[in-house]
Amino acid sequence: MYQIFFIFVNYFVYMTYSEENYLKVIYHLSMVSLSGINTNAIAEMIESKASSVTDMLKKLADKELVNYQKYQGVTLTQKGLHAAKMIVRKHRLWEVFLVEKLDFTWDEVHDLAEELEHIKSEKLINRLDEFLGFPKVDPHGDPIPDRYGQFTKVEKQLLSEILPNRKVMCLGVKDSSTDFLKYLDKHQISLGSEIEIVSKEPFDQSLVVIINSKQILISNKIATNLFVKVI
Amino acid sequence: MYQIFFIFVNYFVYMTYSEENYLKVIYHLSMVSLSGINTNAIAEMIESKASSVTDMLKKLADKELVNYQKYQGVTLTQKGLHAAKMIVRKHRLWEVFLVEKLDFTWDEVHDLAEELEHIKSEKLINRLDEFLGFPKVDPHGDPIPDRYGQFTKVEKQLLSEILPNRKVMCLGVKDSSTDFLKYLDKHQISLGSEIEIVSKEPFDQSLVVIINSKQILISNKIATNLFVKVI
DNA sequence: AAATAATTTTAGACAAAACTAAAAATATTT
DNA sequence: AAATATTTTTAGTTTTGTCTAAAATTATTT
Repeated sequence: MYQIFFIFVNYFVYMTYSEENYLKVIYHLSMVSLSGINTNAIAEMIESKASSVTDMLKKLADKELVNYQKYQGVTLTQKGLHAAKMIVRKHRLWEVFLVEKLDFTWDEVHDLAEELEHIKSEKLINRLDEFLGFPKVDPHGDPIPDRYGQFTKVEKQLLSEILPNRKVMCLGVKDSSTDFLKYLDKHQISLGSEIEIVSKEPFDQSLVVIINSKQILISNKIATNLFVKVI
Repeated sequence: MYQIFFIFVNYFVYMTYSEENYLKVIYHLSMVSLSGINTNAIAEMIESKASSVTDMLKKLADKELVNYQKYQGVTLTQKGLHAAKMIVRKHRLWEVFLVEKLDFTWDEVHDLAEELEHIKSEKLINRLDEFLGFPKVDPHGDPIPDRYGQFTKVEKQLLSEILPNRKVMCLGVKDSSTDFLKYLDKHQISLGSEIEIVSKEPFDQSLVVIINSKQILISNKIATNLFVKVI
């Protein structure tokens, strides 16, 4: 007689609002530096003090969401990584909803999504995903993890790296400050906008481009913050 | 020279999740009894202890959201009433969203809406209202306050009060327990369903009705929990 | 490698929101 | 109206998440 064991990896852990925020910040920091994430970096992102971070890291370690060794920083465990991705998934799906269905602009959605990402329901977020047509990227061009935490990386370049006489499609922003997003709105640049590079000024690297059949000048600062793909 | 003073009644008060829950419960209790709401009633609804309620009532009184006098119960102030209505508005609009757009059933939406009702954004909820086509009632038939807190009362009767040979439209439920909502789902009765009363059994007041072209028997218990309107 | 600087942790305190147990006020009986 | 019961409040704890200030550790200079 054979017996089959189904091994359920129970990823579900109840997390408080605050724990979720820490996890998300650790996740975002992990995307940049590959080593352990240090206390101060987290404190700065979350706008709290190092001592508060230490307290929280211990709690997250108890829940096996992070690997934490005194003075050595933290990394996410498998469980923690999955939980963090689910928060990012929620955040980005809600952003798509706000922009696509409720006509919010790029720069308005972040803070709202910060709240909505804490709504606890797998079913809700999967239904929302379906309702939105399983979008792959959020309004800033960042990839949306699927229900298993997987996402396809978008190959993107900075507009500043593109040579003249190419046509590109806008894929996202590097800097998502309010001022920058407002600039883009003003010039009617959004995800999917087509931009044709006419010429590049050698002295200051500014670009002459055609957007929506209008020729405009784009500074290098703008060009180094816009992700695009040659089409 | 004349000077015109604009008097802004600043209704905005920052409320915690918990404060909002208390306010909502006081509001719902006010709908039933017209006198001051007592501590124990609140404690029971919120599933907490009387002492916790007293603490919170003091806090709400400090914020001028309730009129509170020791041992005399509470009533909502104008400010408190408005705030409570806005929470109810959010709750019910989110319920409509969940049922209409994400295909949730009646009985699934309450707990989710309990969370969503705390998302703090007037703009979001007004946009959602518009997106949903300014619905007047939620999936349980309860009225949705507009952005100013006003709602039109729906004149509804209990199905048990209707005489045979009438045709009615389903407007809502009195009891919104999971079991009852599931019963309705099973028999495909939802908001707007048409029900034709064929006959009434004098002994137990049970009804023979036609729903979706099918004849079924409805007990008096069911009939006393279903709000309808003769059409 | 010793001194200094920076980072991180510990210890102790505080506010919010809950609790228990005892005291106070109100309501109901007898 | 006195006795009893019920309700409500107060007083003192607990938990969560934050903080400050001091101590401990690690990193960087000289």
